[in-house]
Amino acid sequence: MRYDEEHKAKTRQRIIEEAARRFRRDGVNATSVQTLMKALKLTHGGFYGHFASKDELIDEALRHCLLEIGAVTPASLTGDWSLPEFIQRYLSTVHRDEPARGCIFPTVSAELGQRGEAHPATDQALLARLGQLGEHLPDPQDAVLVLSTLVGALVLSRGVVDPELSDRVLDGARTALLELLEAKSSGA
Amino acid sequence: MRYDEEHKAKTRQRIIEEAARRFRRDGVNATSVQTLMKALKLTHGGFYGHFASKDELIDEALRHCLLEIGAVTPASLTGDWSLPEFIQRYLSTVHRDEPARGCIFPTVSAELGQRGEAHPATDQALLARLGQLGEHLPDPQDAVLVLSTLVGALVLSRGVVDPELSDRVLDGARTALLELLEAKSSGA
DNA sequence: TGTACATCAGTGAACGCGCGTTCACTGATGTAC
DNA sequence: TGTACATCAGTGAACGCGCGTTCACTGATGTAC
Repeated sequence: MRYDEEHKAKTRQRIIEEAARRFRRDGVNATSVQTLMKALKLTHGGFYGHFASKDELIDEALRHCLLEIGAVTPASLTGDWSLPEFIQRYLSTVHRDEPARGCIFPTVSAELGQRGEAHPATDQALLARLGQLGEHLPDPQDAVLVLSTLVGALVLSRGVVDPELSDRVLDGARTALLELLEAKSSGA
Repeated sequence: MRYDEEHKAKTRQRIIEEAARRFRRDGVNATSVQTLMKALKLTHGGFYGHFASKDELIDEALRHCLLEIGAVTPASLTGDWSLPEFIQRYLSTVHRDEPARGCIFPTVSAELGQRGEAHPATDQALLARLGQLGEHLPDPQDAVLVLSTLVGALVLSRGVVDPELSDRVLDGARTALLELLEAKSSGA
């Protein structure tokens, strides 16, 4: 089974990306090495040829989410974007229903933060996101308000059983946030 | 070891309350029956004299948090309270640092909502909380915005490593929220 | 009042299971001669 | 060009451990006589 030079590095990257997906969808603790490797059509023993421990993978996968992907996908913040568009995409049913491809703050950060196991890269990612939001706001100080609202609305909309109530949370937060921004822009 | 009539009911209640604390502090999945019973100076075998399964305890403990305690403690919403006071207490360092005695939405609801295992009582509790907030707002529609901001700011402040950044998130959300309310009140 | 028995909340060993981790092994391919 | 050997990503059985759960048992107290 000799493979080409890049093969092992590619497998490692596949593990990281699948972990980043599953950590957000199922939780870090609920994602086992066995099921993760099985999803990639590999056996669990091979995992330790790539990582010293599950903790090392957690570190790598969180780095990947927080720094490479950028923490708030699928509502991307790279390139040209308008704040209303970003808000609409963040508070969409697609984002709510697909945590695996979404923002890491309402999922992994919430899980690890609860127990005081927050990852240092979270700080870096949060500061970067607040900076980007601030550039699109009349008052950059409001970036914390906007991001908090987005994260909280997503948490609440996912934590509720009734789909109608869940939609109402997303709609309510989006409407109120967009109105607020318009009032601030015209007022300032 | 014959006990008085109320003894078993009291033990059951103690288990529920300790679980409600630990579910918020450590997470539902990370709280084992063994450690829970040990914390109450009981042995794990006795647990099944009170509950048919861990799932039944989860149900009971969530009901306790969501309906009896009221989901958003320690920032109580019962009796007389002003919205600014409530916001200040919710976004306090005490609340951030003691999830065990705090609001269930940024902890247990986030954990269970992630995997689609939300508890039906969450809906009821959320509606009640939105109703109470709405009564203190010029525009009741803004209740979703306020609660989302509170929950999101707590999640973010707990998910960050640097204490200063964490304080900045709490302070930023509190300031922006209070300013917003004042502007709305005087404007309306 | 004194003794024998019933009650039942709580005990603790044991179960099967999935977890993270280890390790001797496999076998397709590149290299040496 | 053909054969023997080295490489090493991936394999899969096995480990100790903690999980949720079961169950025969304990023993302090209430009740019956």
